[in-house]
Amino acid sequence: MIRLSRKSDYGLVALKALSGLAPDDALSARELSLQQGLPVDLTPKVLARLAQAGLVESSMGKAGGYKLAREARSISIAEVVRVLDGEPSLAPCREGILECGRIDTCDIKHPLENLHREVMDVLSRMSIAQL
Amino acid sequence: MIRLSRKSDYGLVALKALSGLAPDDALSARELSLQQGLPVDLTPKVLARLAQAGLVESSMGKAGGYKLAREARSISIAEVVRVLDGEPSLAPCREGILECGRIDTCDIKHPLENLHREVMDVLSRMSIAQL
DNA sequence: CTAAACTCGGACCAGAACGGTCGCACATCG
DNA sequence: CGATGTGCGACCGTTCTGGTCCGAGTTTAG
Repeated sequence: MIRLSRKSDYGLVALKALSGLAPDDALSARELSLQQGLPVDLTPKVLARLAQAGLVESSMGKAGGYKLAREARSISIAEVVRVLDGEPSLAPCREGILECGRIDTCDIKHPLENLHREVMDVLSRMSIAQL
Repeated sequence: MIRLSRKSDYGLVALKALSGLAPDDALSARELSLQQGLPVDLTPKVLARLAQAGLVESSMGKAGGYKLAREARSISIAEVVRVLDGEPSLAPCREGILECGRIDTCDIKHPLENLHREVMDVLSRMSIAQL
């Protein structure tokens, strides 16, 4: 299907929003979701996930919120997708379900890996700052 | 998630197998699925879909089967994916569900479209013959 | 000290997508 | 005519995933 999940989509939107903040400012999940039109109950989850991956920093308590932990320029789309959707894989060649006939002669696996790497390259080259 | 569905995966494997055939030879769905380790009941479906899209030709009746309709070199992975999974889209920005705040200033849409185009480029450049 | 506003994390649910199966009609060849 | 194949639509069970809810811990304001 070659598509990114809604979670990743939301994550990108959120990071983009945070990247527009003043250096020492923070934005609460609620504010962010309202201003960006994201589901109010889902946004905290996405942000928490990004926080524990070290992409954003969170401050607790009243007047708390989120802000970017690193420069927007250094956060690649590939990284965001990896955090929110797990390690992306092009082909589900997993476990011996179909064994690919014989593993060593599975003549489709290696080319697909190349393809996958190329796609990941594209995603890695683009950062939040470029959105 | 950036992954292709199993259907597409099977389709690629099948096409790759057909590409190794002698010019006027045909392979039945059953034979193909057995020799490639694909689900016996699902393979005919995938091949039928590819047939009605004009990627393979089918001959009915006993001793019937499938063969490539065009040169392996001219069948891109993007085309196969499009046929089996429908038009791939990167972001589910569809219908006004989240309206992206204001459509014209949706500052994330256009960059994502670029990203999408780049990914599709990669898929379009690679053909069955290269698998 | 208390209350409010916020993050954090897990549990939970409903709906859609997907892989897979079955059954029947039609075509071809021996 | 019968065996073998394709073609196509209906159907089912499982998994994924978007989305909601709730309780707990934390910080600031009054």
